[in-house]
Amino acid sequence: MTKSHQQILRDFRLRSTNSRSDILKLFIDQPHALSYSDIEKEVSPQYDRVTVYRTLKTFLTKGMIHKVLDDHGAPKYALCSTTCSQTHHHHNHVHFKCSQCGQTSCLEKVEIPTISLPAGFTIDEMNLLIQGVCQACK
Amino acid sequence: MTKSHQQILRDFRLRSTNSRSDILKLFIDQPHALSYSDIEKEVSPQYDRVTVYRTLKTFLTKGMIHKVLDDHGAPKYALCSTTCSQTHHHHNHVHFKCSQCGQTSCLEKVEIPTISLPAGFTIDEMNLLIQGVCQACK
DNA sequence: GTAACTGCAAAATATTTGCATCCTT
DNA sequence: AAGGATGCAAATATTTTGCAGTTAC
Repeated sequence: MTKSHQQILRDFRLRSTNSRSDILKLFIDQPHALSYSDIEKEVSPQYDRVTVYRTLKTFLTKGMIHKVLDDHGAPKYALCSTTCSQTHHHHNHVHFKCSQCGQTSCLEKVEIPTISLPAGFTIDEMNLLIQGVCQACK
Repeated sequence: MTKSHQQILRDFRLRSTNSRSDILKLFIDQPHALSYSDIEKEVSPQYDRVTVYRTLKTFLTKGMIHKVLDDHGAPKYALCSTTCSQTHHHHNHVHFKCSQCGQTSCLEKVEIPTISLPAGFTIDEMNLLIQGVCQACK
């Protein structure tokens, strides 16, 4: 079952304010990652730019959303999967960016295979960005 | 054999200017990826900020360097491997970012295993960012 | 000689900070 | 009531553009 935005905010010990709820709802409604400007486009001028920046930073810090790597270096953000909580974060993300529609989405079901690194390297976390054409744009 | 910076510039049909040579030499000398500010730190005030921006953009456009994905979204740049040329670009990069020393480097020898995606997805390019502790910092 | 490159100034963007006020708990 | 969140103004940082002068080929 999907959690409500209120529940999510409560889980992360965040006060439930209008801006937080509305921005969080965007993430819940969209299946793909959002850039700062995607978000601002939706909530402006209802909320101030600064509030959007601060809200994103808070969400990030609390581990509610994560940064998604984009080929162009423009950061995007996406909700962490339901298996993430404040204490237990799951870190191996696979993201797919479609070159047609430009949307980046998390492929929760795809696992990154084991990679063998040269001796002496320790792996904490892996992020795989795949670029290509998605199902819908095929 | 390693190519000289002059040779590399010639290969990419770029005029050999002082700033291009000096910036290219930085990439040749450093085994790891450089951010814009890493570069500016080295060449300022000898060259103007604008020149650095334009030089990087030119190198990128010509395919001489590539953007390296960083967990913090701050773009970094690295020389493409010698197997890349203007026409034939090899695209499956593995980058390793050490959480101790902060350096990001390309692991040229590591291959990304085949990933099976849901039906309907086409893969053009893959970038894997691994974070952990490197050999030297162990 | 000519097209391309560079530096300077300035514009345009993007992000952060300070502070007074308001709102959630 | 109190601490945290917000909005506004403004500071700071980052990147781009225009243009005149210079340089590589």
